[in-house]
Amino acid sequence: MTASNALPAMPAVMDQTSAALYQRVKAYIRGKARSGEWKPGDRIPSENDLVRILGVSRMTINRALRELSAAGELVRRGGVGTFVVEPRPRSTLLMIARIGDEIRARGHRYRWKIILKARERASADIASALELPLGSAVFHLICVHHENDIPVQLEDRYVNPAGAPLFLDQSFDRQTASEYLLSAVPADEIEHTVDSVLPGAGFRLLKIEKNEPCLLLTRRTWAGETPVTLAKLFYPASRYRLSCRFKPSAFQDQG
Amino acid sequence: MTASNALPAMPAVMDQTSAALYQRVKAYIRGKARSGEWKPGDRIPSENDLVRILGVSRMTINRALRELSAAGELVRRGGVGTFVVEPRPRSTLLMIARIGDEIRARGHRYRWKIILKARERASADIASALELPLGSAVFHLICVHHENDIPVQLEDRYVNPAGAPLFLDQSFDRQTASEYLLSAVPADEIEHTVDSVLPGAGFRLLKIEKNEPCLLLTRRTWAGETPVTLAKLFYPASRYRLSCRFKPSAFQDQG
DNA sequence: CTGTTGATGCAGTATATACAGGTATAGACC
DNA sequence: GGTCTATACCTGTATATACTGCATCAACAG
Repeated sequence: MTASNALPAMPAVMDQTSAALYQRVKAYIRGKARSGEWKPGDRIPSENDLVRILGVSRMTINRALRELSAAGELVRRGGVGTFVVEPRPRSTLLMIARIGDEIRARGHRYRWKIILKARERASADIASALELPLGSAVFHLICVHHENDIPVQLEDRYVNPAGAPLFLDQSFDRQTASEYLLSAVPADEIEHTVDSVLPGAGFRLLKIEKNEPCLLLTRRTWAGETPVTLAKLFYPASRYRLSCRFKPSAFQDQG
Repeated sequence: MTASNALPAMPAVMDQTSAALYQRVKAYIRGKARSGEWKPGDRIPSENDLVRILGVSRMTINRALRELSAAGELVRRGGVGTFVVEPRPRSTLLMIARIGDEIRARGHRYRWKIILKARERASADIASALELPLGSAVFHLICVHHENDIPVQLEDRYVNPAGAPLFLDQSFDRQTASEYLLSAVPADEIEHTVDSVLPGAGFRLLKIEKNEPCLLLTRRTWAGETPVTLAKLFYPASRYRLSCRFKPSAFQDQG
């Protein structure tokens, strides 16, 4: 936009160029809410106030607020105002949550241990899941995640080298594989499948009984049209559950 | 809208009054796509074409197309056109799918059987889940769903009378409880929790072994601020899996 | 004290206008 | 024939303007 140097009073957040204006307005609002300057429940400035504050037309403000409201981050009440929404627990099934964050949020100790890190040839299952020819090279990682030294997740992950060629170069001692992939290859599309299974050979790693059922969360992600990773995440039923909460309207309004 | 009688060529879908214009445009587009007149992959008329067809300003068309595109029903390519999207399998974990539709879509026979339909006093668990005082009256329904006469889901449902007072008046022989609630009390908010459990006393109803693990999908829904229903859905691990696929950007763009 | 009325501010919607940048195609040119 | 270019078309974005309906609050009349 050209006006950024013409309006000295404009907040710094708005100065980043190379993004659509309404996106920068959204980022500005999110920033205020996330920094705590606008707290949950607060009424935020009206559209016309924001016109004055940001030096942007009301329709642009309106679009930013409308989209944030559709995403559930704001609530708008006609004739009253726009409010910051109370954050809701939303987790594992909808987003790719960082298990470490969840564990630390409970005030517990988090550590993980790499069991295997290797390049392998894709079996039929893996090849088909990653849409690769049978026998292609794939990266394979096995890892156990602990909460207070108790295993709570067994991660059995395959990675498409085309999607993340530097994957094996990572040491994964300061950053988990999931964190690395999240930052290096943002997922455009996610598929989650949940099964209830017996852990098979993994029962030793999870330190559970051979016949204790596990949740198996199978996650595939795509970057564009390319499958990036296939992760099988085993959770001992007694130690973990998967949960999410969302507004259907965030996807599409009923029609 | 007032122009409907001035433009005889305007399609009938657009004549329904009492809804926002851009909503009616969305309905018109959806109708074309769903009726098959515009097939997946087809390029639909450009914004300017739709201006002429519907007699509505381009910005209104633009808003309708943009929202349909954000909802994943259309794909827009700058400088090229707008296309109808291939429907993706999206299921159980994200939406409230009708299990009957899923089963019939596989070409199998679907039937269900009511085991219990009663008014009860809420136990501590149920009262807390429905945010009611301990001992309040709640509706209780138990039902088994069959695919080709094999039980695939055990439904143990509690309903808040404040949310659906006529629930017990339904016979549920032509319509399942889930279908009734979907139509009578659209859910503003949904919480899904997945556990891996042993079915307890339900193993007889599901005709499985006592120690066969089950997926337990616990669903709570809200209408506004009022919890409406708590449904515990048991799936024998060997007969069903839960899956979903989605674009994270459908919730909120990264920011 | 109560009920009505009116002013004010806000969200929501709708339209016209404008420009930027991507894309495809026809026709000129080599 | 192959390549370049002008052109038309399409989406995407940004702005100004205007009208509707709702909520709130204060002034006023009974």
